[in-house]
Amino acid sequence: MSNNGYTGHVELHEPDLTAVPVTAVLAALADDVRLQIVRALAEGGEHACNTFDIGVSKATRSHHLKVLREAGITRTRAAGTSRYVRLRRDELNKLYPGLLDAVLTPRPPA
Amino acid sequence: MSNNGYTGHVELHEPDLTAVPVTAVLAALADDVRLQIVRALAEGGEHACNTFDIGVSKATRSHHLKVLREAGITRTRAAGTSRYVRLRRDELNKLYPGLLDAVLTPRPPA
DNA sequence: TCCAATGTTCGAGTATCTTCGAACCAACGG
DNA sequence: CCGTTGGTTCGAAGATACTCGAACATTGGA
Repeated sequence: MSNNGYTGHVELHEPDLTAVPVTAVLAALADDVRLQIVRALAEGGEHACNTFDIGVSKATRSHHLKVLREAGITRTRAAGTSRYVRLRRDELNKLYPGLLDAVLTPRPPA
Repeated sequence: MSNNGYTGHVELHEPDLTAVPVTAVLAALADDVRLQIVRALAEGGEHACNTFDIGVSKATRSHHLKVLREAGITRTRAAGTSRYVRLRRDELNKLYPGLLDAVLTPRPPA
């Protein structure tokens, strides 16, 4: 067997947003690196993983993308050796109206 | 001197909301106990500290109230031996419209 | 077929968070 | 004036979280 946990062809774990506790969504957004990712996604549509200009190793980047994905904030599509990430913007806005805007705005004008 | 950090008659540290990083606000809300507190405050107006029915010791309760206060989410008033806490609802709604609602609603209907 | 590129996972180090009991302070009441 | 009551702070224990290098899997091209 030698199942070391690597499944290859990974089944991306992308939960139903209604099944994710609010605290998990908030916790996922309560990190500077992940917020950078979310902001980049908000303007850029779809991003390949390696196009994020955050200052961390690829292991760390992978970790943060996983946290966002499992919190129901992003969706990931695999194509070739790359992976493309996008925001689940509509779902988020429907379930938590205002949340994304609150987070995306760099500094709301008073 | 013997300044052990206890100031008695504590100067309550209640920051300007615009000075609090978004991540700090989100992190403050990303906890079940604190969310219980916020929800109680949202319906109840002003609460004395000991009227929260969360299942933790008073030390822990004090800790969480401090986190909320220093994140700019609550304001505290001292009267006699008690302390009265209230939500900074208007400020939050102005700076992060939708955030409180997103957090307060137990389970938004799809 | 072998190698390079892209991501993921593991393991470990470090830091931060949550929680509590104990000790403490301040205000009020007998 | 002393004890009670409401809250805070301290110190410590345990649990999570962030970060990285190393090792690995998968794809695609030379």
